[in-house]
Amino acid sequence: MDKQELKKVGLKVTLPRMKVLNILDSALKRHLSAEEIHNELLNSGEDVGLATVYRVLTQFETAGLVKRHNFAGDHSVFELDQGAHHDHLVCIKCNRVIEFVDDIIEQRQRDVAADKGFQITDHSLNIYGLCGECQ
Amino acid sequence: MDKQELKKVGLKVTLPRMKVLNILDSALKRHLSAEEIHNELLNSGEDVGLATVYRVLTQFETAGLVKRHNFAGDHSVFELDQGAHHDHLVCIKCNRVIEFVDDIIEQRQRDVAADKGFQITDHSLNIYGLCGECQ
DNA sequence: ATGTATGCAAAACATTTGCACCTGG
DNA sequence: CCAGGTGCAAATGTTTTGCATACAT
Repeated sequence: MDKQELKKVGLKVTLPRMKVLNILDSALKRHLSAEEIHNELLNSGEDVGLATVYRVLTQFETAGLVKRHNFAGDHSVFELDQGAHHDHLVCIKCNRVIEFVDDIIEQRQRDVAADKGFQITDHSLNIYGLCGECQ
Repeated sequence: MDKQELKKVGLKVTLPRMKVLNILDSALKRHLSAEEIHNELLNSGEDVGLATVYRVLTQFETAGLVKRHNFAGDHSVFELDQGAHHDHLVCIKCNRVIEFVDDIIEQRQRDVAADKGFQITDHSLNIYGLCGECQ
């Protein structure tokens, strides 16, 4: 039950918050822009403002419930943060997103950072191209 | 001589274009935002508009002279494209950018893409954290 | 000369914020 | 009841664009 998630991070359980969580949780696409989420809300007949969607997403991000990504292009996309880190293959034609993890890449990144005296806080690896169906 | 670069890609040799190229070429920071480039221009006494800086950078990007990066944050940064692909370590405190290449990571990316039936056109790997001097 | 480039101001975007009103606990 | 949440409209910051003028060849 999502309500617990919200309470756990100190946010009141409100209708817009529940709705946004549910959309992120149940949508076919796991990676959605604020505007896409807003449209989903309007389609379900919920009269939630776009500003609220942004506010809620930002709060969720701060609370660690959601991850924000800046893929190529001008807007951010959001996905539910279910703990497991992963990187992304992004189709430049249909916008499909495929997640992957490669332990060797992860390890090499740590090595590179250590080699440069760098203390990693985060990283993002995005591979752009054409997915199988768009070639 | 930079003039040749411009002619080669079919752009007239104009003062703003030359200046922007020179700044990208000679600046201590290789990665600059449009606004930083604009400020450099104003400081050198050149009265170039910010819009022109954006136009010129976009043309350069299209021509393959410049690469645009969207690091975390809200604005793009540009660097001279000197052919050799590389990834970036970005200091979240001082904004320093360190370039690196790791052949193993490059190879694993190709493997992952192949495995998913994905045809790569581009990729970006950014590691965020604190550089040696900011820890 | 003449097609391109430029500067300026205004537009376009995604995102954020101020404020009066509403709502959850 | 009352702190916190929301909607709306207006502000923001970056990037783009329309248009009259200026420049490169």
